[in-house]
Amino acid sequence: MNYKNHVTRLSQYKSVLQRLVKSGIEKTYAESISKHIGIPATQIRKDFSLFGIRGNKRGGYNVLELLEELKVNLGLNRDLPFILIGYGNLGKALARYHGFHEGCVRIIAAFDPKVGVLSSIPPIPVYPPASISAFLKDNPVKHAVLAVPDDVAQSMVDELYAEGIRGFINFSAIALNIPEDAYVNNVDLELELETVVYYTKEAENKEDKEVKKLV
Amino acid sequence: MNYKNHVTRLSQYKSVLQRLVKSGIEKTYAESISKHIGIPATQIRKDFSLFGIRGNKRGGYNVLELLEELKVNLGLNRDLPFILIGYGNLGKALARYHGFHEGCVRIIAAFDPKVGVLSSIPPIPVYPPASISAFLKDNPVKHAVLAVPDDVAQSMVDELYAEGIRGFINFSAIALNIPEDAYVNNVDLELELETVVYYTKEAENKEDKEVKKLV
DNA sequence: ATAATTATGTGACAATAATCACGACAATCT
DNA sequence: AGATTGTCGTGATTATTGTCACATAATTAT
Repeated sequence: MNYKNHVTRLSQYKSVLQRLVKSGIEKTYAESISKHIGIPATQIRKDFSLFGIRGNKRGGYNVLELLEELKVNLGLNRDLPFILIGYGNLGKALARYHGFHEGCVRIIAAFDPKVGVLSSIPPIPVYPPASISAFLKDNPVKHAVLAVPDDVAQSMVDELYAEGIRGFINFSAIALNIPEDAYVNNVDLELELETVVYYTKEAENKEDKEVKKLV
Repeated sequence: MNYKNHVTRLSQYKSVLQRLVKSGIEKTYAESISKHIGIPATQIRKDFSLFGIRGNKRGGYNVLELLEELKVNLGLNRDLPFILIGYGNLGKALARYHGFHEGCVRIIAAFDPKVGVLSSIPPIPVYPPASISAFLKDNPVKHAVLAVPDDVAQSMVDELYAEGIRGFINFSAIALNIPEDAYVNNVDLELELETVVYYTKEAENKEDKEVKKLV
């Protein structure tokens, strides 16, 4: 059973709410959240309902309370350490990604044959891959970001799973085999660009045969 | 009307096929593609059917022909120049992302206040944002990658749209307003990590109240 | 106090997507 | 040649997801 869309939307709501909090706004409405992210207000209410989040019959939602409930439902109401495997360009970008410094999702260490200390705030240490096992024995991390070359991704996952990692985000282009009790989220950047190409093509050529077939 | 899942799958098939070509494999079957990416074989055939792609009644699919048809359907059977806006860590990672050098999707120039030439293969020049307009007059680019801070993303899109860009991939966390005839693909990295957290939480705590409600 | 107004919450409905079951056809075997 | 096998192709079916209409509660106005 896969509620990917619900969860994605919940995360989007959370993102909007965080911005509202920053702006000092205390109250919001399904309708105004809708304006921010383009999801119908009724869909938003349906989602909240599904996750047991309730508002005030006329007064909309209290921003802080709603944010807290969203975080609880997303499992983000606690410290969430990630390790980063692969410290190439993509790994560096992820480690420095400012968004992560605001939420509870934090990258606490990176592993790469080229060791060193990453100059971010806070600084993230880079260790050799051989020390992953030892590191995980001292640090109860359950999540890993895989930003390694395609050909080592699977063996890396196997090792990390054996060491207790259960949630993966995979930036390599190949599908990974994992046991039932773990989860992999695949992010294929090339695929994301190609999606854009497809829809742009569609727009520029409305009478395309294939498109007709689809509609 | 949104066929996002179909298009995503088509792109995945394409990725598998490219690997098969590299390995020198000439023939494949819905069943064996399925093994690679975990999508049911009947789904694969249905997708092909929907896009008018046909195989041989018993002999499966010719790898090269299938790849070509997938590319045609995805609009990838031509040169696809992208420009990259924002040359921070993420921008650098994207510019150097090896996957792009193999397909037809290419980043041909980057724009950032900090100019310079990126040492990738091929080298990608970095120009000041002020020169975007002039650049687009000389180069008929229709697609842009937005890897800029959240607060400048919308104004950047407005400018790029005015200059003729119609396909965007947006790495900032905010939703962008665009006219009907353009397309934005939002990739929110924080959201991707949070999705992993959600599903990992679910696995570790099966009797969670909210989950029960859902099932 | 009563009526009008404005949001929420949700069951009923509609649209979309995925799966299944089976027919068609080409290749191989006897 | 005829039977058999393996794989595709697709209409029918089922499951999932999204939308709509409206009942409900809280607030404000008269």
